[in-house]
This record gives sequence, structure tokens and C-alpha cells, in this order.
Amino acid sequence: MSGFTRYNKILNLFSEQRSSWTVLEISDELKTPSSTIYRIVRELVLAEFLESAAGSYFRLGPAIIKFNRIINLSDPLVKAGQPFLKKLANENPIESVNVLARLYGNKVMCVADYKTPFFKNNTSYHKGKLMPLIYGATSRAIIMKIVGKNLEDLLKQETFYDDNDKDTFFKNLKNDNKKGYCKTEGQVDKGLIGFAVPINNKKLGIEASLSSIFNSIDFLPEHEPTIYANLTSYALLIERYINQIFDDIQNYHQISS
Amino acid sequence: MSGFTRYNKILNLFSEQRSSWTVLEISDELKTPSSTIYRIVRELVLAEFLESAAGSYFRLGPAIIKFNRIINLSDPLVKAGQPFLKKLANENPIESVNVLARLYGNKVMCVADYKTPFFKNNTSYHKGKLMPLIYGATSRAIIMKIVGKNLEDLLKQETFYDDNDKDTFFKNLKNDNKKGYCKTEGQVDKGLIGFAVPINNKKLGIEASLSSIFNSIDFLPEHEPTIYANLTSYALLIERYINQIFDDIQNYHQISS
DNA sequence: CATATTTTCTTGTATTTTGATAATTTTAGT
DNA sequence: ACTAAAATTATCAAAATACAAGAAAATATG
Repeated sequence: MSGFTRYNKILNLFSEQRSSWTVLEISDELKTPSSTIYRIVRELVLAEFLESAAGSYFRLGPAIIKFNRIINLSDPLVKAGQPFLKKLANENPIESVNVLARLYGNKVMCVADYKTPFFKNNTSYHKGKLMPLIYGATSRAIIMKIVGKNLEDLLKQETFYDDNDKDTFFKNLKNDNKKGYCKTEGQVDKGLIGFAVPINNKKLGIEASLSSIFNSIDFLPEHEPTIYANLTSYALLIERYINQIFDDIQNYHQISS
Repeated sequence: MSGFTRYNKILNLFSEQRSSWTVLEISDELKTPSSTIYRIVRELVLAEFLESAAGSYFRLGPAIIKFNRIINLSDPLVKAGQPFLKKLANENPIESVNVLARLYGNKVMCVADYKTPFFKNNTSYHKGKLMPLIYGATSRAIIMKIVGKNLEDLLKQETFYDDNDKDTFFKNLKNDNKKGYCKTEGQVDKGLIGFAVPINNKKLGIEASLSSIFNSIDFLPEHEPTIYANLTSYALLIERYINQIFDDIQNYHQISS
């Protein structure tokens, strides 16, 4: 273990399932002497990436919240998309969860979400949640714009049931790309149906999607055109807004240098 | 520069005011050779604490968002307090911003907020924002419960205009402690008036406050008893809920070990 | 207050980091 | 597609630091 890895390995132990650890537990888990872990944890506490909790446990610290706020204020995708999610939700014909997601390594991460007040189900789509790459409209709208070797690399880690499953996947992807949007049902959460369109910005290296998720029981086929129209127009708005933010950043850097 | 410091120094350059940096800019700022910075930045990008943006700029990366979500799901204060903020807001007689804040080093940080839909002003109180330690009801409700050497250490860095200013500060603090709540006007944002009560949990090491902030023009003296009653009762609810969460954690660790 | 637990300190040795420079890759403008 | 400039990675020996193991200190617990 060297470099940032030694810190990152410890930080990555803190998960949704297990959000507090003692030094000895970390030491066991990473098979590293406790004296070493004590030193590293102390450093992380000093930097407020960890903080000590009751009973000699440690948990993630406030530095994370601080940096997260800076991302919220400055990430072009979040900045451009966040304000539109509520509007999109209000124009949908039925109760919905609306999500802005982006590629994150070889997973997809939700970076902003808005749920209408009376939406019944709990969805997997929450800000910060990592989603599977090949399931769900949200993810597929992102990868449908990726081609060639990039797509190959991305899917390298994914396993399909069989060749047939794989073929169907690629066929659907091509089809979706032709239509311009994605629709999946029950792939991520049972009883939910999702629609998504891609959001891209080559200059900023943004590979993302905008999606609306509904309860299957609420959904009627005649809703589909409206849903699609809303998604498409808001995706366009967001893309335009991202470009504007990009120009602002450019200007800012030119002026200050 | 050694240990985590070298990573932390770079991460801490990314701020609200300046959220993207090039390697050369970082190198200039930290007076460190660019070959070194390239290496460190690459490590941080690999761990997704940074990501590359357009024009060879870097910005904070998605790992932050991921960890922030884990905090939201697991931090006892956020978990206990978040659900009550909206309820508190709805019981207030006028439009309000409602904030849960806690001590963070020698600053105060807002960890959850809820603003009523028609609140006019923009307040400084947003989740993740660092607030001054000695100004504003939110902060003062926290420090009014801290005594002796702890208080001394905490205030060591703060500067008062003069001795008179300092005396008034301590007199007010004592007074507030007697009353059980804090009230300040225009100390953080002009035109706003804030009320706050402390939230404490010795076992979990939580030093926090719950506050409601109003537009001064909306506020009438007859509102004060209701505001105070609401804050006090919700603070109690949150404290109780924190205890319950604490017990849950205890049980969880006992069962799993 | 005594004991158990957690945390920090100490030390020689092994490992890692550093930074100047060179080499390579990427980008942007014809 | 070509070229020049810029951005990024690779190399390597010197310098700095992390490491492990146990001892010591501090802190929590009953």
C-alpha cells in the first residue's frame, strides 16, 4: 500500500451498510498492523475526512460535506440540471422521480434527483447512489452514446447471462439510439418504469442522462409521447445551459489570468 | 509536505470561489514542482476525488458525492434531524429557513436545511457551508453549552473588536444559556433574524443546534413564544431520536461481533 | 481508584516520495 | 493530415518518510 491508496482503502471501508469502524476492525480487515492504522486514521481525522464517534468508532467526517457543497455549487452538470428537475417533474402527467445521472468509472451515479411529493415507492435513485451500468433506462441512455473501443472497455467488466442476452442488449441499445430515448421496466426496481434521454457535452467531457421514473401502475401508454417530449426538451435546455456555464468559466479564467 | 497533507492541500484549493485548477496553477500556488503535482493529481483522479474537466482543468470528483451520500444515510445527527426540519418549518408562524448545524473544528457547519417554498431572501445557511463561530444564533446556541478550557481553546482563534465587545459577547452567552435559546439579528445576513436552541449528546460527542431564520420584516414580537416553543420541542425530539439511533448502532455492533 | 482499553511514541530499517530532466502523448490551429 | 505547442507520463538517484513492534502514556470503565 502506498500513495493515496492507503488512505483511500480506509475511506472506502465506510459504506451504506457499515458506516462506522474501529481502528482494530480496520486493522483486521486490511491485514495491517494497528499502529499503522492509528497513524493513518489520525491523519484523516486531522483533515476531517474522518471523525471519531462514540465507543472508539470512527465515521466519515465533515470535510466530505464541505467538498460536496462546493461540487453542488460548481459542477456544470449539477448546476445546469438541478434547477430543471422540479420543472420537469411538474410537467409529467403522473407522479415521478426525476434523475440526473452520469458516468462514474464503470458505474453510473445519480448526481441530482427530484421526487414529486406524493410519489409512493422508494426508488434506488438517490443522489450519490451508484447504479448498475447495463440495467435501467438511466444508465442505458448514457451508454447508448458511447461507441467503439470506449464502449468495449466500459463493458469489459460486465457479465451477461449468455450470448443471447448480450445480443439482445446490443440490439436494444442500437434501437434506443435510433429512437433517441430509452425505456425499461423493472430492471432496477420492481414495479417501476423508467424513461431516459442522453445528455452530452464533448468539450466538458460530460456523459450523462436525464430520466423520469414512474410507478408501473400509474403509467398508461398515452402518457409516453408527453414524457418523451418533456425529457427531450429539458435535456436540450440543460445541454444549452451547460454550454453557457462553460463559456462563463472560460471567460473567468481568461480575465483572471 | 508529507502524508495525507500533500493530498489535502491540493483538495483544499478547490473552493466555492475557485472550483477548477490546472496542474500548473496548483504547482504555482503550492510552490511545488509540476512533475510532483502531476503525480499526486493523477492519484486523486484515479481515486475519483478529482476529475479532469475541459481545458486541462481539474475539479472535485464523484467520490465526494458518493461519500456524502453515506454520511446522509448514516450520520446520527443528519439522520435524526433531517426529517423534522420540514415539520418545524410548517409549524412556524411565518416563512423560514430551518437549519441543523454542528461544530466543525473551530467553525460551525450547517449539515441539513429546509427552506419554506416562499421564503424570499437567500441566506448563508446551506448544507455544507461553514459559518463564523461567534456570530449568528445558530453558532451561538452551540457554543453556549461549551464551558471552561474547551470554550477557551475554541475561541482562541477569534478576534473581538475590543475588550468591551468581548465582555458583551460572554455576557450574552451566559444570558442565552439561562434563557435556553439564542436570538440574533443581522449578524450573518442583513435583514434576517435567527433563533436557535442547542442540541447535545455527550455519548455521541454531538455539539449542535437547531435554528429557524426569518426575514426581519415578516417578524413580529408576538411570534417569539411560538418560535421558541417549536424549536425547543423539536430539539428534544431530535435528541431523543439520536439516542435511539445510538442504541441501534450499539445493538448492531454487539450482534455482528 | 484500579484495571482494561485505546492511543501515541520510539527506533532502526525498508520503502516511498521527490524533483530535474527526458520522452511521450494529446491538443489546437492551420 | 501536419505541425507546433501544451499537457502528461516516465526515469532514477537522493532525500524524506512510512513502517512494524513493542513500550509508554492517556483515556475510558466499572
